[in-house]
Amino acid sequence: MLDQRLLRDDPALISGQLARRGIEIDLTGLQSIAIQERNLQEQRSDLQAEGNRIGKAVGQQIQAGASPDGPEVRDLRDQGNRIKQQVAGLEEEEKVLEARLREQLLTLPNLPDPRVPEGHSEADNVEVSTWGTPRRPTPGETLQEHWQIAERLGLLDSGERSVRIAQSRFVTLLGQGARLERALIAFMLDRHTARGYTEVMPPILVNSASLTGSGQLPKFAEESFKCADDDLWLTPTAEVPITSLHRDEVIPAEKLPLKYVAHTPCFRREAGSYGRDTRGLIRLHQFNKVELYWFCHPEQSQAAHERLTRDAEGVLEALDLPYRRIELCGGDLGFSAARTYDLEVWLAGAGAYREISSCSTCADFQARRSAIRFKEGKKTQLLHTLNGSGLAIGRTMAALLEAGQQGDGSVSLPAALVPYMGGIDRLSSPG
RNA sequence: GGAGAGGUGGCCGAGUGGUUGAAGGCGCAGCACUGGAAAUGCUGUAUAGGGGCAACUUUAUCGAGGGUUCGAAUCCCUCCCUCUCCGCCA
Repeated sequence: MLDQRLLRDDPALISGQLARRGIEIDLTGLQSIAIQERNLQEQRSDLQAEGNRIGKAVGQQIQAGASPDGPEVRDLRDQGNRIKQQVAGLEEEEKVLEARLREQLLTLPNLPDPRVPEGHSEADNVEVSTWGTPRRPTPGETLQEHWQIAERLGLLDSGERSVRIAQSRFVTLLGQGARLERALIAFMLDRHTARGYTEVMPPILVNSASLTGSGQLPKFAEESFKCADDDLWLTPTAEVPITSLHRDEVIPAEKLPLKYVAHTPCFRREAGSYGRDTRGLIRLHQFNKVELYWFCHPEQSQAAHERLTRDAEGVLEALDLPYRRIELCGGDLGFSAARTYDLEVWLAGAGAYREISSCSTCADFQARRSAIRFKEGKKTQLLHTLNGSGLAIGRTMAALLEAGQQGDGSVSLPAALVPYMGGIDRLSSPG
């Protein structure tokens, strides 16, 4: 959520910044609501002060011996009643304005960081760096895509059974496939906790206040699965429960930064992606993800963003997976993000880079929605939140299968994973 | 799901409808005492919003929302949550 003070003082600055996301919006109407609301509040609180004085005077007179039904007291009571009615009227107006203001404010995305490159779409994103050498087929060699390899090796159900169990865009991992998923989760959690992250296993059903706090509601309700009988949703990312881990809290400055890592299943409706990535592990309604999350001091957030991104990149490097770092342009930024690096892993079979992690700083946007502050000396102010995948498990598995495929049909695994696979360094045909 | 108890400041805990943002204690901070510390004493110690350069001032907040009243932590209604016992259950 954006700062109301900024809205009152300089709405043009906000619309100027939002234009960098490709959003054209005139905020003068919203500004005048904010200012009106403020004026009403001022009038009302003055009246209430007057009412409080009268109330006290009544008490004093009665204690001084005046009759509760005497003329002086009755006169004061009448005054009190008049004020009460006026206050009630003002309060009602104020509430209406406040609700309208908040409702609209919640739909406005974060302001892009000044360093974010200009651009309208994915095509304008900027490649920042690359790591490793993408595997290309040698002459005469055909590299398979991960779903072909996985089905051949019996690592996952070809689809029919998962549809029977649930629907399309769900998978069932089997045998070494399930083992590899578990190994990747454990490997990443171990790696990040060794680097100072605190492991958390949060609820993965979250209430609507939590989704609002991190920015998924109210605008993106159609992206999440909702429980019919409760105010609970399947979390689309661990970012949601972790943000709310400290919702409405004031954290002592010396405790910052708080760094968390969580493995959770994630659930997304993927509305509007019909026909895209229908096979394999790339785009599913349910997938596993290890998420990195920082709560930090505003002055540290830029450095924290680099650190968090490096921590995600470190996983790819440890797994020998070539990747590149992309900085998203203004037009491609997510709703809550002020600045985002996407990490794209090389998929050898598909012959393309594919997003495997998105590392964002949200500045104080989520902190304001969620009322997460820190206290430094006497001062309490909003902190900054950052999040990034470290990494998406299914897509990591896809990249590993495609990168490690051998001429004999087996798949070799990177050394780092071997201990997590019970000593196995190769997945081979079940027979 | 059934029965009961309860939700007050960072924590514990008092609070008869009348100047209560709330006694007392703990904790924390500052000062004094000390060679230093402990102990002791004194002072201070919530959040959010408005006005003011500031000192300061004002409004709201005792789980949430309504109501009664000139005035509500205190009375009434609704809801939420927590705890205990029972039932069910991984």
